[in-house]
Amino acid sequence: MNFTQFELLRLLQETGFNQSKAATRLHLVQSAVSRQLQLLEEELGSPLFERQGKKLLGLTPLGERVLVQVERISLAKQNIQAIAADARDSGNGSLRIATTHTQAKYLLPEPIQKFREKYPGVSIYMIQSSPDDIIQLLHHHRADIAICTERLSEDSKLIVRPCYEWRHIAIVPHRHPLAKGVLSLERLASFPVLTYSPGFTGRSTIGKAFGNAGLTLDVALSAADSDVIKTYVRLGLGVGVIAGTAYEPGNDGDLVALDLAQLIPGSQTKIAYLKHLYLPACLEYFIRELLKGEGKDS
Amino acid sequence: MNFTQFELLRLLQETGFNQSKAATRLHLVQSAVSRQLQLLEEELGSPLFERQGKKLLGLTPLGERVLVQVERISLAKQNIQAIAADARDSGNGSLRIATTHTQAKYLLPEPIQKFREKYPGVSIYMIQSSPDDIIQLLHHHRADIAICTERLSEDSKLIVRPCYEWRHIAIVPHRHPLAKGVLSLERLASFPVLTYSPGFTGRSTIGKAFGNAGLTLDVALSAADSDVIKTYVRLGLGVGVIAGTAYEPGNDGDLVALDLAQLIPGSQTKIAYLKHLYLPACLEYFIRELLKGEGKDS
DNA sequence: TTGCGTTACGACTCTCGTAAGGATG
DNA sequence: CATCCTTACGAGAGTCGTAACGCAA
Repeated sequence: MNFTQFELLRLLQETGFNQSKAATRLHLVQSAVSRQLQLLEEELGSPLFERQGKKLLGLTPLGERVLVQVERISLAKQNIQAIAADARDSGNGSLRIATTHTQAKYLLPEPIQKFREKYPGVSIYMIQSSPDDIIQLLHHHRADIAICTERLSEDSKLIVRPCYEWRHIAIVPHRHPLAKGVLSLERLASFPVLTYSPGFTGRSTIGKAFGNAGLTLDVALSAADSDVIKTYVRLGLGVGVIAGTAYEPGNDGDLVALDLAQLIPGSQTKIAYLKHLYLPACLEYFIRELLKGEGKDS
Repeated sequence: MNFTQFELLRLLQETGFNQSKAATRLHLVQSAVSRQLQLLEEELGSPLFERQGKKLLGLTPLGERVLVQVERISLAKQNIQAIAADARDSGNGSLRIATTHTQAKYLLPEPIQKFREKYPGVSIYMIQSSPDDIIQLLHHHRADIAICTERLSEDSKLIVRPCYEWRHIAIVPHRHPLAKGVLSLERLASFPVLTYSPGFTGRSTIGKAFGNAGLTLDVALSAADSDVIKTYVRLGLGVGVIAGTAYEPGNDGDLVALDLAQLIPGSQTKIAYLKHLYLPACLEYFIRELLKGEGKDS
C-alpha cells in the first residue's frame, strides 16, 4: 500500500488495463508493475482486476470501489503539492486553462491580461479542445480550470459556476438578401447556414431553436472556430450563426451582424473545476476575475 | 511523501506535537520520526511546524492546510482497507459503537440483537463515553458510529441522521408527595432533583425548560447513568428526571413514572458517522435497522 | 538530571532493472 | 512471432535502530 501502487491503479484504467503502457508512464519497467500489482492484491486479500489468463480485462466490483478512494487520495496528494508550491512562491507556477476557441479568443484576453499583470511569473497554458475533451482534461488532472458553454452541468465531481451570458448573432456579407428586411427563423433557415460543430459554443441551443419551430437547418459547413466560419461566410457560402462576442466591429466591418436575441435563446458560458481541488492563490484570483460582473456567488 | 509521513503528521497533532509519543504510537524510535519530519518538510520546501528552538509548538498555516488533505488521505486509505475486508468476508469484522449509557442500555439492545442474528461473526465493541468524547472518537477513527442525543449537529465532517424522538419523565417513590397531584415545573423545582450530568442525554433540554420558566434547579446529584439515578431516587434523595425509555415497568414497579411531555420539550437521539467513510455491509445494515420506523431518509 | 530533539553510522529491507520464460492470438 | 504478463536474481536506494550529542527546564 503506497502511492505508487495507487497511481498504478489509476494509470491502468487510463491505459485500458495495459501494464506495459502503465509502466512506461510511471517510468518503470513492466515487471515492476506486475509485481506491485500482485503485492497490492495480496495485501488487500482479493483480486482488483478481472483477468482472462494473464491479461487484465477490467476492474472487479471491489476494484471499482477501491479506485474511487484512490482518486481521492491522488487528488489530496496533488493538493498537498500545490499547497506547498503556493506557499513557497505564490507568484510562480502554472495555470492550465482548458477551453474552446471562441472563449480563448473573445472572452479570455481581458482577464488573462489582468492576470498576467498580477502574476507575471505564472505560465499560462491554453488548451484548446472540444467541450467533451475539456471535461476529460479536468478529470485527468491535465487542466486546472475549464471554460466552456456546453457539457458542464451534470457532473458531481465538478464545481460549475456561471460566468457570463451571451447571444447568438447571424453574420452575412452586405450584399446578402438577409442583410435587409425582417429576420425570422423561417427566413434564416431558407439559406445555407454556417455554424459551430455539434457540441461547440451553443450549437445545441441553435439546433433546439430551429427544431422547436419545426425547421430543419441546412448546415453547409460547421467548424469549432468562429473565425473559420467568418472566412467562409465572406466567400458567400451562406449565413453564419456565431456567438455575438465573436463579432469584432473593427475587423468584421465587411460583415453585417444581425441580432438573434428574439429568435434563439441565450447561452451561458460557465467555468468548472474539480471539487475538492486546492485552488492556489493565482487560480483563485483568476476565477474571481472571471466571475466579476456576474455577481452571483454560490 | 509517503503514508507513514502523513500518519506522522496526524499523530503529532494528536499528541500535542510530541515526537517521542508519536514515535511510540507508530512503533518507531524517536529519531526515525525526527528524520521523516525533516524529509517531508524538505520535500515540501517550507516548514510545517512552528518551532521554539528544537521543540515543536504547533502547525504553521501551511501545515494546517496540508493536514486537511492528510486527513482525507488517511480516511480514504482506511476506506480501502475496509472495502477489501468487506469483500473478503462481509460476515466478519467489527462494529465499534460509541454511545452513552442510556442508549446502550435502552435503545440498542433490540437492534443489536437483530444485528447479531444476521452477522454472528462481527465483533461488537460498545464504547461508553460522554457525548463530547464520542464525537472525538469518531474523528480519531476509534469508533465507526456514534449514537447520542447531544452535541451532534454543527459538524461538517459528520453525517448526522435523526434516529428517534423521546421524552423525559420524572420518577419518584410511591410515597413521595409528587406522586399525587398536578405536576408543574414549579412544583418539580421545589424538590431536589437527580438527573443526568451536563452534556448527557438531554440534560441541556431540561436545563433550558426550567431556565425559561425562571426556575433554578436544585440538582442534588447528577450522573451519566439512568440506573445510578434510579438507585438514589429509591434512597429518597429526590425526584429523578430521566429519559422515558429508561423506565422499565417490570423492574421499576417501586417507582412512579410521571410524564413530562407538557413541561419539557422532546429530545431527539441521532446517529452520526464520518462523511466520506466507507460503510461496510454490516454497518449499513445496522444503520438501516436503527433508522427503521423513523422513515425519514436524507 | 530529565525530557525533547538532532545527527552519525551500520544493518537490514524493499524495490528496481535485467533477463529468461510461459501464454495467447 | 509479437504482445502481454510472470518469475528469478543481483544491485542499489531507502529506512530503521542504536548510540552519542545539544539544548532547555
